[in-house]
Amino acid sequence: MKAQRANSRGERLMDAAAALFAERGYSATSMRDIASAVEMLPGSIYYHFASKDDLLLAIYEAGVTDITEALEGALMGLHDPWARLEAGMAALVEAVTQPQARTRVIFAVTPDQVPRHREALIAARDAFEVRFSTLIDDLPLAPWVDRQLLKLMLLGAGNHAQLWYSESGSYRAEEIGKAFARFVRAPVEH
Amino acid sequence: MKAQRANSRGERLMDAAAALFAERGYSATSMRDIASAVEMLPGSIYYHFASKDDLLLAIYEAGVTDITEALEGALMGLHDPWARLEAGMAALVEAVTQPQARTRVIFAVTPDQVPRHREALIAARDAFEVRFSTLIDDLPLAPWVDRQLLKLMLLGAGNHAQLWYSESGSYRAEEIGKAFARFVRAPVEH
DNA sequence: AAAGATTAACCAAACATTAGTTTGGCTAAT
DNA sequence: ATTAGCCAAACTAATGTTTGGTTAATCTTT
Repeated sequence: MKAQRANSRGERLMDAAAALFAERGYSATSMRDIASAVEMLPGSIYYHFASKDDLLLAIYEAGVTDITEALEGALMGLHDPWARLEAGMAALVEAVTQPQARTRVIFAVTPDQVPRHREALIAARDAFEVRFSTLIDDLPLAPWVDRQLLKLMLLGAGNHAQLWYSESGSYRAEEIGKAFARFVRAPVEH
Repeated sequence: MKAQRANSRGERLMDAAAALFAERGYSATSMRDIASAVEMLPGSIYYHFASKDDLLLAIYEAGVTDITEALEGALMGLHDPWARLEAGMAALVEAVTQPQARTRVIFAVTPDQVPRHREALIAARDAFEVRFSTLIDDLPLAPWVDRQLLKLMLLGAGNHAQLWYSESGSYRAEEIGKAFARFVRAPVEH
C-alpha cells in the first residue's frame, strides 16, 4: 500500500524546482535543469504542470502555506507580544534559510519576474505579510515609532538573511531572528 | 567641439542596462532589450562590451564606486557615531531606490547569477560592506550586542527597501534610512 | 587648406545554441 | 481495458554572439 506515488513525484518536482528557483533565480533556471534534477525528460514536466509559470505559481502558493503554518506553529501558546515577535522572526529566518525550502522562493522570486501571475503572487505574499503585521500591531511601542516602517525593517532584515546565511556559519537561524527582534526592543546604545 | 560623444554612448548603454537588470533581473534581460532601450542593434553593444557578463561587471563596479562615494559624501563632517549611522543608512536607502541607478544593480543581482565573474562581484561588494561596517564598529553599544548581526540587519533592511519603495509613496528615502537607524538606537518599547 | 588615410561607432544579417513547449507513442499499474 | 506517468523527438521562438561592411568624424600628409 504505497499509494501517493503520483503525488510524490509531483511534490519532488516542486521541491527540486524550488531549490533551483531560489538559488539561480526563476528565469535563469530552465525546464531542462529542473527535469535533470529529478531525472526525467523536459517534456515530462508538462504532465504535472501546464507551464513554467504555473509551476512557479504552485510552488509559491505552497511556500506561502508552509511559512504561514510555520509562523502559526511558532506563535502557539505565546501571549507576550515581544515573545511572539521573537518567535515570529525566528520562524521567518528559518523559513528563508532552510535548504529544502519552497519557502525560500517567496522571497527569492519577485512577482514582476513572472508577469503572467503577477497579481496572484502579490496576493499570496500579502496574505503572509498581513499575518506578520499583527505581530507588530500588538507591540507596546513608543508613540514616535512608525509601525509600518518597523515592519518593513524586520521583514527586510529577515528576508535578507537568505543571502548570507550559511549552514556552516556561526549563527543558527533561530538566534538570528531573535537577535533582530531584540535589537529593536532593547536600548542597544550604551 | 562636442567631444565625449564616444564615452557618452557607452555610459548611456550602462545606465539603460542597469535599469533593466535592476528591474527584471540579469538573465531575464536580453541584449535585444538593452539595445532597443538605447535605440541600436543588438550586435552594436559588442563594440562597447565584449559580452553580457562583462557589461554587468562594468555596471556593478561602477555602482560600487558610486555608492561608496555617496556614503563618503554623506558622512563628511559628521563625527557623532549615531549621526554617522543615520547618514549612512540614508545614503544606502537612497542608493537602492533612486531610479537612474547603477547602484541598484549591486543589490538586485547576486554574484551567483553571473558565474563567470562571481568572485569579482563578491570582491567589489565586500569593499562597500567593509566600509559600511566601520559605522557599526564606531557605535557605543551594550556588551550583549552582536555587531556583526546588527550590521547584517541594517544592510538587509536597507537593501530590502528597493522592493517596496515607491516614489509616490509616503516615505522619502532619507527618512527611511534614518528611521531604521533610530529603531535600533532608542528603546522602541513603551 | 585640400586630399587622402584612419578610426570610432554603428548597421545588417546571419550563426549556433538554448529556451519553453507540443505531439504521439510506450509501459506498467489499476 | 484503461489510464497515469513518462519517453522520444521534434518544433518554433528567443538567446548571446560573430562577421563584414558602411558611415561620419578625425587625423595625417602634402
